[in-house]
Parts: sequence; structure tokens; C-alpha cells
Amino acid sequence: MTISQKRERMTAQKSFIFDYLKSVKTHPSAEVVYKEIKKKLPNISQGTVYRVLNNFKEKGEIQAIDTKDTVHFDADISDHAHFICEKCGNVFDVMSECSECGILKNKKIKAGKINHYKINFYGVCSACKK
Amino acid sequence: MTISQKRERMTAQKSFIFDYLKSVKTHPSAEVVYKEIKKKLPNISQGTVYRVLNNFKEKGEIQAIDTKDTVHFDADISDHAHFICEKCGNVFDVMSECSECGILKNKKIKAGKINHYKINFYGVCSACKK
DNA sequence: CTTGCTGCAAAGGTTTTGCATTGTT
DNA sequence: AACAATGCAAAACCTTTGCAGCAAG
Repeated sequence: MTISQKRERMTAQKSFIFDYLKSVKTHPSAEVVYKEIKKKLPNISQGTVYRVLNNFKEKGEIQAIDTKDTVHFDADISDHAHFICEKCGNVFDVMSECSECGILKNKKIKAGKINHYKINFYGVCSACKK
Repeated sequence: MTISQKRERMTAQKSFIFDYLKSVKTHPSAEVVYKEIKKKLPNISQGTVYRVLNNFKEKGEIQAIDTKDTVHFDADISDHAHFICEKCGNVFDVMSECSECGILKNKKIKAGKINHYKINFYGVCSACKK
């Protein structure tokens, strides 16, 4: 019995979503992605957006940022930290290296083997503080 | 017009929940807290558990750990990292210091002032790898 | 033509909330 | 007695999913 390899197909929905994520420096939630893509593909559905985002995440092509409310997505999969506004929930990049975390990556600790890590900083963003 | 200060009241529900969180080294979700407390207070409702946990969090007496699925709670509010199992979702403590993150704390960066930070490590826990 | 992907809408699961009642202070 | 907190159940919210039709290869 041979394992049949599923052949992935390229669609407008996928490429629009990926291109959009690559083009923005913000870290949009699924809902924001949906609204933005809908401007170009008016018939796209929420279900498709969630499915596509989750597929990209599973393939490691984008990363998800878990916040209090909704999940945010980032097409930049390099190790970098995020600043999460406790008021509006927006996510900003923080260019900070954490050598200790980098050393632990791929190491096996008591809990299990570390595949990757995320650093989130919390505070109120400049816009909300106004 | 004077600002009327709300006086908080002590209830069995609150103290049971807080004591429970303080007593465990796991990082239970709201649902787990609910089930555990229900053993001692059979009439407690889910709504109360969510309300109490959120109040403790807002007062800074406990911290919330956002994971892919549900929020987990930790009565240990010291700066320490967590290992999140990508399979079962359980949360484990990681005793690791991150001097870079510590230095950034309370500093003002471009995005805003950092109040606190969280470091999450991801992987598959020993139990799930079995 | 095959079958992976989509749109639609319904379902699922978690968290929040309105309101009458209870129980602290 | 005041009114904060609870229990209950419904609502709100985000995300997933089943299925028939569409379209990429």
C-alpha cells in the first residue's frame, strides 16, 4: 500500500493572503486578513481565510502570535519579539535578541525538546496612551 | 462629584480559587479550575470562575498564559518562562533567566513602555512523545 | 477528468453578560 | 440595609467543519 501524496494546488485565495501578509509590517488577525483580502476577492469566505492561514502555519511559512483575544499572524518567521498593546491588542515588532533563549532553542530540557520560542512584551502602545 | 470607591468583598469562591491556584504547580485552564473548585463548592458556576480569574488577573495577583487554544492561569507572577506542549496544550515551568528581557522591562521602547514580558517555549512534552 | 479548494452556513467551543437572588460588610 | 458577588442561562464571539459545486493540474 503506497502512501498517496496530496498534491497542493495554487489558488488566487492563497497567493493573495500570503502576499498580503508578506507586504504588511502589522500583524493582522484573521478577521483583518479577511476584510483586506475581500477588497480584492469579494467572494472569499471567512472559512477559507482561517483554513489557509492554518495551513501556512502548519507548513511553517507564517507564525501565529497568541494574544488575550484573537490570534495574530506574521509572515516573518525569524526569531523576533513582539510588543502587544494591552489596550487595543495590536502587535508590534521588537528588535531584540535574546541569547539565552537562542541557546535553549533545539535543546532538550526537562519538559521536552524546545522547537521554537516566543517572547512577548506587554504595555500600552503610543497611540493608545495619547 | 466624588469618586465612590467600590469595596471588594471576600467570598468562599474567591478564596478557594486563589488557594487552589497557589497550591498547584500546574497551570490550569479556567475549565480545570472550575472542575476542581466544584468538588469543594458544588454550586459554583462557570461564570463566577471566569469572573474571579479575570479579576485576579486585572489586579495582577495571577498571570494568564495565552496558548493556541485556551488561556491558562498561574499564581506565580514572578518572571519565569513556560514550556507549552504543542500536542496536549499543557503548560510547564521553565526556570530560565533572560537578562536581555529583564533589562528591557520598565524601559520605554518605540512601541511603548514595557510593563512586563512573557517567554514561551514550544515543543512536545515528554508525556505526549511517549 | 480527478480531486483539492472554495463558499456557504451551520455547528462547536470558550468566554462573557444580564438579571434576579444571595450573602458580606 | 446597601450593594458586591453569585448562579443560571442565554448570548456573544471566534474558529472549525460538512458538503455540494468549482476549478487547478
